[in-house]
Amino acid sequence: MKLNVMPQIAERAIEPARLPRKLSRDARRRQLVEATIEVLGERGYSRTTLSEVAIKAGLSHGLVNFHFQSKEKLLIETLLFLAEEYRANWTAALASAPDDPQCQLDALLRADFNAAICTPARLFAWCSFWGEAQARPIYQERCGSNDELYIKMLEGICTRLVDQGEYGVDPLQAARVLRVTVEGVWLDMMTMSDPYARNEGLKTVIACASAFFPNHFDANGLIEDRQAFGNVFR
Amino acid sequence: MKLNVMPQIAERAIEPARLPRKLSRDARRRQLVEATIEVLGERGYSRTTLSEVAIKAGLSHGLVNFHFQSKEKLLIETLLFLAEEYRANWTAALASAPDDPQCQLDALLRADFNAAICTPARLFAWCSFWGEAQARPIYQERCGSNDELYIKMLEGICTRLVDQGEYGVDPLQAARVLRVTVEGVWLDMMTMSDPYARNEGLKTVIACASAFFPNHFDANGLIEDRQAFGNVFR
DNA sequence: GCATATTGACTGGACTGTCAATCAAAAATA
DNA sequence: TATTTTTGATTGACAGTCCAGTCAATATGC
Repeated sequence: MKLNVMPQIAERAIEPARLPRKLSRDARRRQLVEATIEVLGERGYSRTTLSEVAIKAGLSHGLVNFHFQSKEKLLIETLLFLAEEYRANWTAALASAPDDPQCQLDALLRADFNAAICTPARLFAWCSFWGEAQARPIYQERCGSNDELYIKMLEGICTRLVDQGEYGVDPLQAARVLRVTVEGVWLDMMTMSDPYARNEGLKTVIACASAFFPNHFDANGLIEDRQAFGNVFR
Repeated sequence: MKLNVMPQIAERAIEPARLPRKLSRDARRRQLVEATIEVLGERGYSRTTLSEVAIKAGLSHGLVNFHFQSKEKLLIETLLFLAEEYRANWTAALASAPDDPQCQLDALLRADFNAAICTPARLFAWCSFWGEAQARPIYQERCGSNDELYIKMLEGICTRLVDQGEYGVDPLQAARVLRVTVEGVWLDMMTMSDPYARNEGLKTVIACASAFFPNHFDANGLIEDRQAFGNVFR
């Protein structure tokens, strides 16, 4: 196959000039996982090779197998890393928001467009995994529990919002729409030939929230003054 | 890599028992494209091989290159086929709906969950391409114009609906939310460990429409009686 | 000096793309 | 109509390439 006419070799080393020859097991593994995310983003799943990951990390090919035994395991570890990072992100956002469904939904939605989580490389990497997930049940098995947690949390928040605002909507449907809207926007942010930015994506999701919960959200986000109009804050 | 422990060979031949040795060029190409969609769905992009496509079609490996020159070209043709099929589907749905934004949106959304378009194999295949699209600009180039057409159409419909219903929403944002919700639901229908059915997906999208356009849609879809309450039907 | 991380050449397998031979249908000929 | 020729689709063996995984040799830190 005469595809790689211009091989587009990954530029050497993400890390600064000199990295210590010896690094702790975990640091090395982490470094390789990060490199994998980068390569997945640049080359897509099907063209991600161990050599390229190694080059990106500034290491040799053999090391990848030394630390991960197989390519399959490297990719699974990478997916788990992304999933855990994602979970930690929204969990932290929720924890530092007031215990009020309005604020919690706001925090949850904003968390998904966090600069740390929502980088091009990460979005691309997620998308690569989605494309393979159906053919590899193990991917779903290993991330399913995280997803369920997120869904339950979102459904709980929406249920409380519907009660509070006396909206005539099925809260579970609202939760699903919000969730898939985030996913869809993520997909869109890459697929589009003229990809819009994080901020634009967040705005779209907020628009969705305000359509379902107009007493709590408007086009600019949280309606801050609700309590001023006699609503109990909580 | 010791992946293919259980090779899961594609069962022979989609087609009925005996197919004519000789078929028109187009028919053969079409047959191979269909087989490619199946294999993409079953094995994912990265494990889709020419041999497997050939086996699935009940033909020999060499034929694929005879008709498509290269694997790359086969995949591009497959993507174009899917894109065109998709376009034809929503175009037809619009054409046979009354020229009324309410009916047109209803038709457009339902079209996306059509039994012909929304098969597991097709969804999986689309997802495979999404996962690779970013790393292969040619995929986006070749489908971009179709997408733009769809977006423009949806935006037009939403604009008319907002005017008609005097909703205080940005119609472009509403259009985007609806579009990504469909995409997100599609993604969801496969990614989920307990995938919900087409009907359930459509319900979710309708719920989204009714959140934005409550005078035109409710949880069950189109509100048929609008004209009875004095709204102009058109 | 010992243990362990790291390197890079090497191997085996899988897959793509080629091609000469084959074969069935259509056209030409008797 | 029966027989031969032509045409072009179809096959499968083969060559070349790419890549994952191995391993003996080497470097490094303790």
